[in-house]
Amino acid sequence: MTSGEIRQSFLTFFEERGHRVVPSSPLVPADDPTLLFTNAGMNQFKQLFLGQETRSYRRATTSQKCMRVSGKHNDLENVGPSLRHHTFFEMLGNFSFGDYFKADAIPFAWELLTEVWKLPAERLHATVFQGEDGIPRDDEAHAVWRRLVPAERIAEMGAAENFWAMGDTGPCGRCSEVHYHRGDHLPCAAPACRGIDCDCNRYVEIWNNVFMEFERRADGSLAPLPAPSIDTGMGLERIVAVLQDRLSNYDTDLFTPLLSAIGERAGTAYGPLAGKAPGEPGDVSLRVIADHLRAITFLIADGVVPSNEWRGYVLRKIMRRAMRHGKKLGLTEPFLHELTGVVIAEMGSAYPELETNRDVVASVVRREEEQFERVLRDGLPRLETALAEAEAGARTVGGDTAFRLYDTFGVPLDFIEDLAASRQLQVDRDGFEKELEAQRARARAGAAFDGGKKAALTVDAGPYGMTAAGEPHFGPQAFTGYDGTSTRSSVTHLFRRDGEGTRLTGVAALEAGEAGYVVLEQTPFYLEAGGQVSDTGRLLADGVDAAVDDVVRLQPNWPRMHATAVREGALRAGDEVTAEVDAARRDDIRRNHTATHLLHAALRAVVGHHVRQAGSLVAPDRLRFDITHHEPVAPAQLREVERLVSGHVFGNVAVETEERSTEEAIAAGAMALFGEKYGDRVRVVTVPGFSVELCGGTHCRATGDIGPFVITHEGGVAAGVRRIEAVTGAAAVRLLQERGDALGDLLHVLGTSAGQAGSAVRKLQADARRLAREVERLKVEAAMGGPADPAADDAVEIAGVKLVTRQVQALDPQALRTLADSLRDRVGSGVVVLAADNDGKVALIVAVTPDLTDRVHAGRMVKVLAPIIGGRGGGRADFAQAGGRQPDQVAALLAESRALVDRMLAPGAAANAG
RNA sequence: GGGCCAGUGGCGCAGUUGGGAGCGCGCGUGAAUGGCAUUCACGAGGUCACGGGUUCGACCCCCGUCUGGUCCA
Repeated sequence: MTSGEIRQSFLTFFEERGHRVVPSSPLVPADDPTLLFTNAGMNQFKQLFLGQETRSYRRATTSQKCMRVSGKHNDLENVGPSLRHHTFFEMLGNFSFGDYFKADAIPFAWELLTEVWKLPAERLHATVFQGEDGIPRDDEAHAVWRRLVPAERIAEMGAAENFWAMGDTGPCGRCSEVHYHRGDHLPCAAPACRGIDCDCNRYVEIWNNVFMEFERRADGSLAPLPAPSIDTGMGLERIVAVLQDRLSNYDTDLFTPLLSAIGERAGTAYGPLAGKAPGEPGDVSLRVIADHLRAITFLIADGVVPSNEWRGYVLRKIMRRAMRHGKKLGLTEPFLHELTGVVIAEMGSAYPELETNRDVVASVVRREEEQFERVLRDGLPRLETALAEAEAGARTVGGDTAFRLYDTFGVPLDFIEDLAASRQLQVDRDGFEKELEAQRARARAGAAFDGGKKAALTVDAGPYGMTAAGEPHFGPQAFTGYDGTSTRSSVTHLFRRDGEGTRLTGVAALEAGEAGYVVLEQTPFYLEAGGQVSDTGRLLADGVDAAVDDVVRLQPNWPRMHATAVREGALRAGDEVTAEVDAARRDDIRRNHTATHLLHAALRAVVGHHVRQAGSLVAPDRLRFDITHHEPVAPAQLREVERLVSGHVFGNVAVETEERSTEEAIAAGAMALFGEKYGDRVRVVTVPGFSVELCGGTHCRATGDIGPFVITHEGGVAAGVRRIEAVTGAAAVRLLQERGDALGDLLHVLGTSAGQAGSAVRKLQADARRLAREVERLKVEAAMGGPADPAADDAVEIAGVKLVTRQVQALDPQALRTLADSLRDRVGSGVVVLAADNDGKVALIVAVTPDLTDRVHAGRMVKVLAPIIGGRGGGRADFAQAGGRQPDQVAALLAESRALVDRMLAPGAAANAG
């Protein structure tokens, strides 16, 4: 069977048993900002397991894209040397959300393995939980297995292997693994191989079935879940290796086409493909490149772009690692971008997003390859310096030096080591690690400081009572804000907020002057989501007036709460109030939200189909939209986008909103956004003929409501991400008026028309520059040529040295320097002292021709002379300057300079003696 | 989010006790050579990223902002 057939047969098997085949979720987790990448099949169903969401199906099966590159599951370092580790891999899984349990899950697995895939039953072994930490042995699983395999092939293991938890709290349960016995002929390093729990190749774990049946509470105790669930995971790469009877995942048809393509490009061949044992020096590099190419292609297709932070940084790290290994194989030119096509050819039919993004992937990879070349080009000279230093000295590159090259200039460590080794030099790896650890500590300290602000929330439910999970008991809440901005509703909960907002206390009433949170049974208030900010407004009743400043959801499964300040009367739990959204503000938000959709569609039309939403803010006064794009959006493109959006505003077409199933909506071409989370029913917002998006926000009735649309800013946020800001409606009118007024003023002053304003200003600037130069030239000329005042303009000879002292008028330091140069050139050999009175400030310059600097030091002269005019100064031996604030002392200063030169030239006096 | 590095003519870059803005390429003009590759001479081109501060004086020191690079989370 091919890998494609194996993947498909798994999904079909479970589909025939009542499971919904759900598409893989993106590698970028939808609603979990703490999770770098999707790392298990269950990620997209987390809310279902927690009972916080329901869908139209209770059984599902997926082939899920996964990445394991950080945290608990970090396989990055193993990739290459290992024959079965990957950064990117596919996880096959079947799931039950409170539907079937162990008694069905285990036989399903058995049937698929032995009857569909025809694996020999006698080679399959099972593990079950043996009991530990007060959790009993999994008797039920054991009993189900006992009907399928003999007792000696059921191993009982501890919590490390057979107890699974999502986190410190929440759903968890015992699990059961299926292992495949490849054969005892395979080598094992352990003196006495213990079989299943040995890390050798004799046995391989192929399937893990998790039985979610408990909820771990904050105090550590376990409570049974009302509806036990199933979550299973089977690595596709591994099962393919077993079914194709290969020891190494890299010898299956998932990798061989890639490996041969890379080998061909590099002019070498992957060992096993050439009939050699896997162990050729280049084989590690070939495996790294093959693995990383898959990861790179899938990540970029899911919207990740290489950058200097978070997910983008992991991608960059993987890409650069692949490039380094390419260099080891002698690939000096960019090559990765050409090979992404091979991945797409192999996987595109199972993951259509690859085909859709074919061009983006290639161009993003190409760009990063070029960027890395630039980094190396800049970093290499520095590395060369460091190596030369080591050669001359200790023959070891210091850890701090190596770290600096790595940390600041991005030179990979193995690069440094390779080059050092080629010149018989060492690199202090311990020192490097120490620096790296210090850097990590700094980053953690920074992160902890920031995280500290989000202190844990403590809740006292007061009169409302607590659930078993330690939360107030909440009922369902309806959102009425799509249909209107005002709703009658009863108040279900009131909380007072204390301790910087970290403590909530349930109360029966909030009095005038008090602030807290209000929960309503029905509310028209929009809660910040999809970039659209929360509504504000008021809660009103007889004699009661309370302001709603914000709407928040404090915990994922809680209802929205209205942050309220009571102005008059008192809010009481159980009372009926009128919840009223600030409708004018909401209208502004609607304008900006619909405009955001038009902007998005227009950008794709004008800039290219690779642009994708990377963030969005919809506020009443402005909108902000981040897109994935690798260069500034040209001004002409921005104007084109404005015209395109405006055209659809003029068209004044009705905006359509309807609710559909997610699959149906995406199939119909709606733009689904990464970083957003969708249930199985979604709202689809359509501007006919132009834009279709999944969106829970509030929108205009028709595009004409938007009014004028003006882009106010375009700039960069991170590498590969551009930010566009715009305004609509009244804010746009205001902006245009302000701009118009400002321009009107300018044109009035310039006395010209808008079309000529630019050239008029440029002409003024050129004139000003020309005139300033002319004035300076004339001033210098005048000071040079004028006979001036013989008393102040005195060229004397002291001990055979010519000294020119001169007082000049109103020369800036620049002109003074030019004058000093000219006078010095004129005397040929001598000393020039100039003083200028500029508006009460004195500028002093001393210049000495080079032949005299060892006898007369200009810097020393200035140090002595400056105090006379109440200033300070300094400079070099041949040229020095000073400033002061006593113009009336200039004559005294010039007289003293003559005496000073006299003293300096006196026999026996050193130039420094002044 | 935290750290480090960088921003100087069109391009690539140098510029230390704070004291006169430079180099290479490119550009313009002229010359040498039969012509070309080229060589020589002269010249134009700068808000030293932006905003504050310290100082008689800031490309240089301090603070902030922006842009880019890089490492860590």
